[in-house]
Amino acid sequence: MTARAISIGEAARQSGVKVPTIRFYEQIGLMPAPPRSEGNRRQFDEKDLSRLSFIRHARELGFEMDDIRELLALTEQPQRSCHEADSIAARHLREIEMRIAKLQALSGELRRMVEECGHGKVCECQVIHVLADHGKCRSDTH
Amino acid sequence: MTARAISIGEAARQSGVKVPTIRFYEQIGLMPAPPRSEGNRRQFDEKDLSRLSFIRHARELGFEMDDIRELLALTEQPQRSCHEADSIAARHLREIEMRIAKLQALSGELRRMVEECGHGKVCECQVIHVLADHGKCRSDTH
DNA sequence: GCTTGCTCCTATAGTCGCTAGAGGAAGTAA
DNA sequence: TTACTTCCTCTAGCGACTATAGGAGCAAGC
Repeated sequence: MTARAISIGEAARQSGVKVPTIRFYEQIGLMPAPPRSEGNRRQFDEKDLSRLSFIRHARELGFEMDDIRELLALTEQPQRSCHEADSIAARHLREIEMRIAKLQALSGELRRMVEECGHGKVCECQVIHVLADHGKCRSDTH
Repeated sequence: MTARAISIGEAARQSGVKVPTIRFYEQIGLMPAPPRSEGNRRQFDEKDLSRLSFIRHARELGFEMDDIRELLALTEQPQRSCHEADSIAARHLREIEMRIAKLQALSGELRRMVEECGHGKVCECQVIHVLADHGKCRSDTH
């Protein structure tokens, strides 16, 4: 049994990547241009599905397109050392951890702001006052 | 002593908002169009500086432009109840906390991925394998 | 064969929050 | 006067899509 052609809609359903996004990925060269049917429709195969799922998953994990491009290139050379894949992931992990630290400082500031708001008038509102004056913040990380 | 006119460069230095960004804010109506000098240069005043600083600080705290627009409108009506400012900030806080939770799940996944990588060949690399198969993830939050 | 309704096609423009660059005019210091 | 800096407008670009318009293909029912 030969590989059945998969339509773009079917590919979208199976991979979780939306139809216009698949076309967009083709346009920017992240996905190869698939063969077309007589009626000019894209015909995907199982390999395309894997690639789409890989991309979707990496995007969900917050990898940038350039990283994904590199990771995809690595998957095409399975005999190479995985050192590069590892270092991309490790760098990404460091970035995420920094983003978490920053967001935690922000949420602390916001929580303090909201808690100290006496629910009175705007002219006394801590939310407004803190926003107007960075000096009222506890951390300098923003 | 009357209010001295402040140039856009000076306003940028004092507020921490870059020159093109100030012009951009004027363009999208976030800042009022200031009066001009004979030579067609923008003349800002202290009130503009406060507004710019307010915007910058709110941006640093991750507020979106629409939120900032609302908050700025509130500052112009100091006698109103601060209920709205409070709810904008509270909603924003909830969003940030959700983002933190998501990022923490991601960083856990990434850390596991990197730790389990045996630094062998790509074809055995956990980083690649996990990306290719969501089933290998511990959490469903992405 | 015809109609209905779905999926697919291309191409363009819009989103957000800026940032960069071109090409020129105004202001300032030596 | 010359050189340098700052300012002006306008346009286009970024990333990663998303939306819309205006068609064309295709399958099922009648």
